Amino acid sequence: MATPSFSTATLPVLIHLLRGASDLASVAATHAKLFKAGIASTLASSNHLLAAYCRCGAMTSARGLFDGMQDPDVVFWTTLMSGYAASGRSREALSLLRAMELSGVQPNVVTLSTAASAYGKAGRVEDARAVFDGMDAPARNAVSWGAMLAAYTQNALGNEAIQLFAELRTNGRGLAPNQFMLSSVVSACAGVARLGIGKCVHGAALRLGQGNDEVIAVALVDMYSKCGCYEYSRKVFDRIDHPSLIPYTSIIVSAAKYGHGRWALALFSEMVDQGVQPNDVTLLGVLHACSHSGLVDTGLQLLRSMQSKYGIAPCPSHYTCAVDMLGRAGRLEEAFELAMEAQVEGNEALLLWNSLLSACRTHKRLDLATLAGQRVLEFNQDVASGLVLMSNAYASVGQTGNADAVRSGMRRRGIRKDPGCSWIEVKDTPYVFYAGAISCAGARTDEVLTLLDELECKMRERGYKGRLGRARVSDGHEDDGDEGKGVMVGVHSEILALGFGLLVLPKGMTIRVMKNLRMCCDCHEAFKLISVIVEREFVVRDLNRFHHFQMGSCSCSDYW
DNA sequence: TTAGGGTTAG
Repeated sequence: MATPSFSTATLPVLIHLLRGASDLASVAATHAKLFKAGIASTLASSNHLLAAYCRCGAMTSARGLFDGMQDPDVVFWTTLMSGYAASGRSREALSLLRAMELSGVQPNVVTLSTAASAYGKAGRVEDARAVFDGMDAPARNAVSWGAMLAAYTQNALGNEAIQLFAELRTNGRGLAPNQFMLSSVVSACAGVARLGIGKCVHGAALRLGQGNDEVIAVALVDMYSKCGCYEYSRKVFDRIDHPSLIPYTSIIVSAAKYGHGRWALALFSEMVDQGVQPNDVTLLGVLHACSHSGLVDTGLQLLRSMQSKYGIAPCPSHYTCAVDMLGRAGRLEEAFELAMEAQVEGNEALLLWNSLLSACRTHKRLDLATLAGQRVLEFNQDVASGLVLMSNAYASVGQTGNADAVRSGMRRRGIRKDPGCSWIEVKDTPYVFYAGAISCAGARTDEVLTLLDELECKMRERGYKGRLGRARVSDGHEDDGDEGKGVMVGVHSEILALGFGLLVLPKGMTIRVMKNLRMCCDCHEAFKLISVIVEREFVVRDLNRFHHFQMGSCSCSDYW
């Protein structure tokens, strides 16, 4: 039996050991020592032990310790709850909140912030907001606000995050935005491509002395990249001292999206030279860079050597990227063989075979398209895009009867794709356009249409043979889904957004258009020509990448 | 005196 003087002297030492422990073995060893000293069940020991078990993800041991506690206090409950949340077990975390209230222990601001965060991670944003709203305004602190902002951002609710950030400035009782809130809001701006707000938040971060925070910098790199400003993205990156894995990955992914394949590869070798180990996301970024720049053999070498060189085995997304890369380059037999070799299942298989199907359509290979199409239907979680591609594949080889049959089958079965839309930001407000529907331009609708007509005339004088985005879907047009309904459709959404932008944005300003689908070839040609006629630069973000149009050419060199 | 919030891909 230990003497009291032994235990008082030992406790701080053992607690110090627990605080530094990050693996189960050392926590268990310290637990044994505490037990031997007869001080394992003191309040201080229990709290530290529970936190230590949670920190190393040993939730079974944590739960055992918790269940052995008589009358756990609010801290004890909260520690266990955050342990579950951190191990990705949000549901268990949340059921603890109810159990705790039933046992008569009142949650405090830390408990509620933990719960809001767990609700966010479980995708239950409305519940998170209810918890946030349920807190007394004076009780809300920087962590509560940060948790709620993160919940919105992580669930792709960028505009709600931006709105909440604005509320912080008005109702936040003078609470200054910290690095957690700023990085979440910048990331929110990236998700919804709100460049204007993103720039304001960047300015705020600099004024608040957060300019050197690496996490904010990464969010900014990503935000500028997703808003079509690669140069800014690069500038922010260049100011980061000794960038670690995530900044390097972020800038490589940016370079990839803009078709700067060689830069991406140079950044990758720089990163490896600096001793920064890549992860699976980095390698996917490098593969994307190879794909978007036509560096097919370099990309294949990377795929084949990533296991031996970097210890990372290719996963379904690497295979999908490589299949896409071969497909773009017209190397369809190799793409098909690689797709077979990948042995992917479920939703990931759908993405892989969809990608091959898309390439078969582009290169008019109905034989392989049929094989890929069968695979797509086999993994039919989301059949819509596969069917649209299949229909377009038939149309591209002139089998319009089959193409129409697929389309009408979709209509009969009520299968729809997300409607195509494009949007543009004017004075920090986004304007969304759908194909053939220009109502968003409001009172300026007629002006936009007149402008587009004038442009089309000037384009014809320069030999333009397209139809300014007015196309029949079954023409073998891009996979527009509901942008048309198999009949003559209106002007494509990106053309409408461009027309509106030309009318309302100051002369000389680059026009940035975002689109939720891939850009079609006809619109791509139109943007190139219009950039000469009006002498302006345009940036279009489509589903996959960016196109920067300048004086009649595009940064993708027509390879995408 | 122990518990809470952020960034990269698809």
